[in-house]
Formats: sequence, C-alpha cells, structure tokens
Amino acid sequence: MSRSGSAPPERPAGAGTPYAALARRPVTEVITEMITERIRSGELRPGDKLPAEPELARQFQVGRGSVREAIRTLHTLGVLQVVRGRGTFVAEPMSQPHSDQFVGLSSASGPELAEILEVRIGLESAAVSLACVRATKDDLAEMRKRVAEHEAAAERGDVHAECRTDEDFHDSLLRAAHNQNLHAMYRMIVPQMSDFRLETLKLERSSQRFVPGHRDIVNGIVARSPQESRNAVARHIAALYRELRTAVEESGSSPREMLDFPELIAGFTSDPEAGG
Amino acid sequence: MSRSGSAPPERPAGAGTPYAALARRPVTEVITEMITERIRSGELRPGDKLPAEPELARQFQVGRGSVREAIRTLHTLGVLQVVRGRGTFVAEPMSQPHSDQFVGLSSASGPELAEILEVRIGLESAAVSLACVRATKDDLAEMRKRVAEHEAAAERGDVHAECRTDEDFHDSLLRAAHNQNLHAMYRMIVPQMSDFRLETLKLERSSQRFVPGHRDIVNGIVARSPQESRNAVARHIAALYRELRTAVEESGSSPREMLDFPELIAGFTSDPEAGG
DNA sequence: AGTAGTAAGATGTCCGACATCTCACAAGGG
DNA sequence: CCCTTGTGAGATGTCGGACATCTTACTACT
Repeated sequence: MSRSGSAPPERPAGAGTPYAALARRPVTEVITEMITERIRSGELRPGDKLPAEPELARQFQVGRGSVREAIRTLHTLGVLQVVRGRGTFVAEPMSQPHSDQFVGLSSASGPELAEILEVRIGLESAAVSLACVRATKDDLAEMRKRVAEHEAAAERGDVHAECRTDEDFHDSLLRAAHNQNLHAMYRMIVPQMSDFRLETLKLERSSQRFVPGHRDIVNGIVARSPQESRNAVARHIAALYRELRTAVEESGSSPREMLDFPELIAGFTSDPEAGG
Repeated sequence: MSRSGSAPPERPAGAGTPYAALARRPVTEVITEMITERIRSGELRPGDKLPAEPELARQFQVGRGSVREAIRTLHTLGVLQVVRGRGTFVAEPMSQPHSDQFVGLSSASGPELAEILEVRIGLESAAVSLACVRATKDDLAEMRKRVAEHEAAAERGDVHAECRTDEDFHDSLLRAAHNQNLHAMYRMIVPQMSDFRLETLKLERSSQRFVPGHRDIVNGIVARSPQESRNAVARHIAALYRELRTAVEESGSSPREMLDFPELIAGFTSDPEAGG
C-alpha cells in the first residue's frame, strides 16, 4: 500500500509542515502577489533591494523554490531585476530594456514577420503622432543626426553599421514620443526585426531607398503634422513589407496571409495618393 | 529602510551588444531556448503535451528545478500552459485568454494610464485597419454581438457586466485583425485598463456614451473604410482620455504630461472635423 | 601604500522526498 | 444496466538541504 489515497492525516517524520494545505491557491501565486503588493504599497520602491531568497522564504514560511519561481515570474514580467551574486531589485518602471529575456515567441520567419511589420506601423504611427506634439528641439536634432548617420553608413556600404543606425533612428522616433510604455512595447519587437533587417540589406542593397523615407518622417514631425508623419511612416514600413513579400514569394512560400502593397498603403494612410 | 548606497543594477546598454553572451549562460536560459526551439521547429505544435518534468530534466541532463523555472518563464510569456495533474502543453496561439497571470505590475495611476491609452490608440488603430481587409462575416457578426451585449449591460446598469462586455468587444476587434502579435501586445495592457475602466463606470455612469462609439467602429469596418474606422477608434479612446484627464485634474494632480482633447483628436484622426 | 588573497553574502543548480491534483478504469451497489 | 465509489498511475506543486559560482568588501602581506 502506497502513501496516496485515503491515508489518515498522518504527518511523516522529517517532511516538514506542508503549509500548502491551508491555501487552495498555489503558493507561488500567493508569493507573487505578496511581492507585488509590497511594491504597490510603496514598501518596496524601484531600485530597492529585496531580502535574500532564504530570508523571503523564512518570512513567508515557504520553500525557497517557491520564492524563486515567484521572483522568476516577476522578472519575466519586467517587475524585478535579478543579479547573481548581488541580489534581487525592483526594476525601474520600463526604464531599462528588459529584453534580456528575449521574448522569442514567434521567431519571425516569413508571414510571421509580416505581422511584426503590421504591429510596427501601429506603434510607430502612434509614436510620430505623439512626437508631433511632444518632440523637443533636442529630439528633433537627435533624429536628424540619426538620419545622417544612417545615410552615411548606407553610402559607405557598411551593412552592419547601416542596420544599427537604422534601428537607432527608429529608437529616436519612439523616444521623441515621450511615452515609456509605447517605447517598451516597441523594444519587444525590435529583436525580431534585426535578423530580417540585416538579411534584406545584404540581399538587395536597397537600403538607399529607405533614407528618403526617414527624412520624410522627420520632416512631418518638424512640421508638426501628424497626418504627414503617419503617412510617411506607413509608406516607409510598407516598403519594407513589400520587400518581405517579394522575398517570401521567391522562396516558394505562399504569401496568402500577407496584404498587397496597395492594400497596406490604403489601409494605413489618410492620403489616397500617398502610395506614390 | 535606507538602502541608497547600492545603485540599482545597471547594464551598459550603449553598445547594443546583441551577442554579449560569450560568458557562461544560465542553464535555465538554455533550457528555455531549447523548448522554444522545439516549438519553432514544429517538433512541438500547439496543443501538444510536453514530456513530464523529470523526463525533460533527464533529456537535458539538468535538474528538475531548472526545467521548472524554464517552463514557468514560458508560461508567463504565454507560450506554455501548465495544468496540475495533467501536464504541460504548448499553448494555442492566443486562443484562450491566458490572463491567469494577472500582470498588475504598475498600478496605473493618473498620467501612467494616459500612456496606456495612447498605446491603445496605436494598437487599435492598426487593428481596425487590418480588420477592414481581413474581417470575415463571422468576425463582423461577433463584433455586432459584443456591441449588443455591451449595450444591454449598460442599460441594465450592471457595471461589472458592462466592464466585461466592453473588454470583450475590444478583444473581438483585435481578433478580427487576424494578427496574433498585435493581439498579444494588446492583451498585455488590458489588465492595466481594467481598474480604470471599472472606476470610470462606477463614478460617472457615463458608459452609455461609449456604446455609439463602438457602433461607429463596427460600421467603419463593415464599410471596409480604414479611415472611418481609425477615426472612430481615435474618437472613442479620446473620450476615455478626456474622462481620465478630468479625473486627474479633480484629484489635484497636475496633468501636465497629458494632452488636450483637441490635440489628441487632431493627432490621431485624418478628418479635421472628426472631433465633433 | 598597493595588491593579492580570502571570507561573507547572494543567486544558480542539483537532488531526493513527499503532497496533491487529474484522469482512467475496475469494482461494487442501486 | 447505469451510476457511484475508490483505487492506482502519472503529472505538477512544494519542501528541505547541499554545493557551485559570482560579487563585493575586507584583510593581510609585500
């Protein structure tokens, strides 16, 4: 006869006290809530160091493993920052790119990348709309500088630098929007763009065409015109989209889930002739 | 508790460092990648059951605890679904609401919520643009149904049901866009909306005004008009934004970082008179 | 005074055991 | 015959301890 089943309420020697019997909900979940509650109440503030894991386990009367799993959940969500040998800290709200846990849910191949581009249009459109209102002189100078750097890299033919400066430019766009949540969301999809970006540049050498697109975006923001800016963003990303669609078609995959170029342009611009 | 001495862990994010991982990487991280790789390669497909934790530990030659932490990370990210007593499964891509891990990170007070609303405009604008192209008859029927449910709840004065049906409607919007990444991103900010939504409804009983907004959005999609749809979305969320701004002003906080209602409308619509 | 070595503290990892939940299937009673 | 009961296997949840490794600070030696 094994221990399972209707064994009498007998406590095995050395097994400790299973506190879990009291709480119907998983202990880890409770610990997660307790930690977030300490943060929400202000008892723990961004930058603060949490007690050590064994100490937390003692405070909550649970095993260290449960504490670790709770911490890991909060770390994945970007609430906590864990540094080996030093401790666990409350993360600054969205300040650091918490991309060290590369989402990597969909690894961006073909049509999946099309989805990413569609998300980008949404996020960057909102970004430039906000930037038209909030961008400071420094922001504008920064964006112009990034455009110039990107252009220089493109003329040198340095694809690696080109890729980096391209990302830098779009990052400066998001920064000019002055919305940390928007910026954080954008950062989540950047890693999935990188591979594609580099590949496109290598294959096509078509990057020169992207420089004017960047300039159009900046000009729209300088003019404080949300419509112009959004249209420029849509045209720019739609160009990327078209490159991707071509690549997908040539690779033999059927791009049935991807949109036509005119569809995309019509769907995301307010100007009917914006596609020209 | 003054812990000011130790600066929060900082990472030199300057150089980009895409592959700084020459150092020995944590086992848990490697396991996480291995599991995602099995999913990405198609070896594990949505709905499939993973081997048991001890079996995975044996395959990877690591401890069960490391496997558990990797699984927990993937669960938090919505990639895996863990059911006690049954096993671990590859989650269907966004079919089920994986809201069991209530984010609740930043408590979303005041201006922070404004940021969330600004993100929502971007995401939902993109969603309706895509929905104008991709929405099926079923999608349209679903959206109409959700609008009706929301209206019924509003007339009954059931704020709880109203809150739920409101969320359901917006969820059906995102579903009609047929972009899983977009949908996933939207879901990340939904929990932060919930509190505010309920509070607004309780205080103001102003929800009746939101029903026509929903109807306008659906009408725009039915007409396959991205411009109309996007304008309707912008007007709808801008109305929420205005409610929030009013609440913030009354609470004494200065809404200096929030936009004026006209600014917002002008920034996100293509029709100058859309604000009327 | 400067540097190398060392100790303390924290997270990372592994192991083994028990607890509890879920499901399938067989045994029993209406 | 159907329905209830319970028994068992299999899986996740939790606990406790031990050791490994990294970070930091302090000490001791040159």
